[in-house]
Amino acid sequence: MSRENGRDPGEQGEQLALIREAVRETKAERAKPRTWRGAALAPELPVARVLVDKGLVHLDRFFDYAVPAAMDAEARPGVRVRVRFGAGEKGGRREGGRLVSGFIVERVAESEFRGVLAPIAQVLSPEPVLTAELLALCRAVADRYAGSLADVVQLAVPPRRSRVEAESSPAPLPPNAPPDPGSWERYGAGPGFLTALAQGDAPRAVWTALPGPTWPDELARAAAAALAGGRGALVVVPDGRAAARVDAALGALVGPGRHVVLTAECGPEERYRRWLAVSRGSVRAVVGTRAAMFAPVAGLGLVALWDDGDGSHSDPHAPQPHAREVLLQRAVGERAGFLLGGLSCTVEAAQLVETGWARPLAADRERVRAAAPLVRTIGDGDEARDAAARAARLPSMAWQLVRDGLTRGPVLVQVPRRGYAPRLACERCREPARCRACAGPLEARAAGDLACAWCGREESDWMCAECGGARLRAQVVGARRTAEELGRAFPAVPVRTSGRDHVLASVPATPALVVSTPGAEPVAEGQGYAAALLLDGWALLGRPDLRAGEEALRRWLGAAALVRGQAAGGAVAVIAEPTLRPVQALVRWDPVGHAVRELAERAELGFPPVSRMAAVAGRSDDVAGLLRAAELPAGAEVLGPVPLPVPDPGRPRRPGDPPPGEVWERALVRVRPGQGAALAAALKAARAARLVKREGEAVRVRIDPPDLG
DNA sequence: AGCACGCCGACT
DNA sequence: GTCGGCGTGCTC
Repeated sequence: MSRENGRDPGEQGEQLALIREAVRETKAERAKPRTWRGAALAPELPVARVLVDKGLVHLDRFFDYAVPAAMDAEARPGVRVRVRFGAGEKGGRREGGRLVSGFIVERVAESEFRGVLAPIAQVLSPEPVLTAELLALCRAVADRYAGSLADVVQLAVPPRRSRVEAESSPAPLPPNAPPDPGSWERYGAGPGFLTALAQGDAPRAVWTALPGPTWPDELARAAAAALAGGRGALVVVPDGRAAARVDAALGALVGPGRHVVLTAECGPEERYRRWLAVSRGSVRAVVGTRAAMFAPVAGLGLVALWDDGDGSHSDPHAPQPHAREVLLQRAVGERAGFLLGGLSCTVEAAQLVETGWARPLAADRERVRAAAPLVRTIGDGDEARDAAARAARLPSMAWQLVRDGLTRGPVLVQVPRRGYAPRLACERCREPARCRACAGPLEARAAGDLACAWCGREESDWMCAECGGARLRAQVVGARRTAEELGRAFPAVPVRTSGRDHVLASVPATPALVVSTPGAEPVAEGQGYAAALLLDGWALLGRPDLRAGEEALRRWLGAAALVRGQAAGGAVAVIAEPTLRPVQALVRWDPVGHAVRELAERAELGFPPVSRMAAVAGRSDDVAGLLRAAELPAGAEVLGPVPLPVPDPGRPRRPGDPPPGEVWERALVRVRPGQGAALAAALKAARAARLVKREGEAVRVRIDPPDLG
């Protein structure tokens, strides 16, 4: 019997009263502190080790509770329970502690605790949701990210829905037949990879996908191969659109009932229903977004991740684990195959190949060249000559590309995000225009004067701090404005937009201008787009981020891969400086080469992922205090601390931002590869110690900080 | 985080 | 003598 509310669920109430009585008596005796009145306790393994669901770092351990006989059968490892936790017990009678929930992780015969165990208050549900395997994964992830086990478990186990739990899950289907290699034939080692999966091996690959619409099918085939071998498969993709495409492909390959989709879109109840079907072993393949990375797939044979450079693979909740790292852990811990695929290639992926942990899975150059569109660069000194091009604020070569493309099919125009408000930069040297008072970005106001977007201070005579230039240019132009202007330049052609609020999944094969922000590009039906124009070069490459180049290339390849191959007349133009490394990699369609060169450079500079880093942020003295308290591994290097930029006051406060009015500092700690675990452990221990001693305010610790300038 | 225990100063 | 300050430590 499980019930969510009620302090003393009827049937258990009487037993609890008995046990409380026993507690009191035992206390009085003092001689044998843990002798109970036999009848009230579970006859075997009367102690339950419980993970108490409170995120306090210093409480990151288990607590033992007595198992009443009435709960013996249901109180199995993995189930959710309610226990009293918190208050001391001295001073005679107590109705001690607050009722908190937790999970039983183990049943044992005896407790190490030298005191009186409190009884479990209630078994919330007999469903063993936190299995030993899932617990081990959560433990490993918590350790890697200097987080608490309870925090990670909260990410891994979805909130309970009692109605859904009462339903039964369908019976598991027998394994499907192994799939044909299909378009995996195009990659040298592709068919072999599928065979290995179907045979029960654990091959590991970094896969550079050929441009075009086939990657969802290829991911599905890999999953189907693992299923055919009688094992499970887990495919994690960045968003619901990608999940829908892989879902359709996998359904077509293995039929209904063998897989589920886990995304936020299906709603909490349906999501829990599907998650339970996986947890109960009735479905063995999962396609989902980030949160699905923890899905308790039985007998995992393959973990696959698509497009690991996409920021949505990083969970925003503490301790902010990244899907790539979690799946990597699963591949090792559960001895599963590993497939990291994308149109582009991250430095982390390149590192997996370089260290020999994974093997490359790529097509030969000739195939790549045939499948990819022809890419040209357009310097933006190339002034528009014709009036129409000028009206669209496009260089004439770009305008011609669009005009030619429109005779053959839809044309994609990729523009940076940010609506109407353009950021301003020096016309001569591209240095972003910043406020003299607070270094916030300058914006053009309605009347044409300048003002700071952060502090509002007006700027009357701006001058570039870098080169002394006095003229500004709009650094980026928003999607809507671009759409309007292009629409005027090509009045006979329909203009469709796809962006943050309205993302189109696909567009027809007929001529149209499709204006999209990065990541929201619709798939063009039929052969794909006739051409694409990539307008956001400066905006993407101008960011002061370690990943700016990689990210620009990733977004360009994502858009350009939707264009027909050059054999079919597909053409792409990117407005960017042709000597820059990401631009050259795009022209040559060589994402791996780009990643390998970036990796070499990071190794030289000691940057992640060649080193491991952690960021420590907080008030100045708290950061210093934590670093002083931490027993950092030998050779650890502390960079900074430096003052953290004050977040844009316009945007809503996010978790992790300093409280308003406070100025925070951030220090980076860098260690050699292989010392990441020691670094995480040291920071976690130091933070716990300070919390216990109540020294100063809490400090934020982030392993693998994503925004390294 | 709560909450109780404990070891020092002003009080009916 | 006792009430109560909050500094210190624990929570099965």
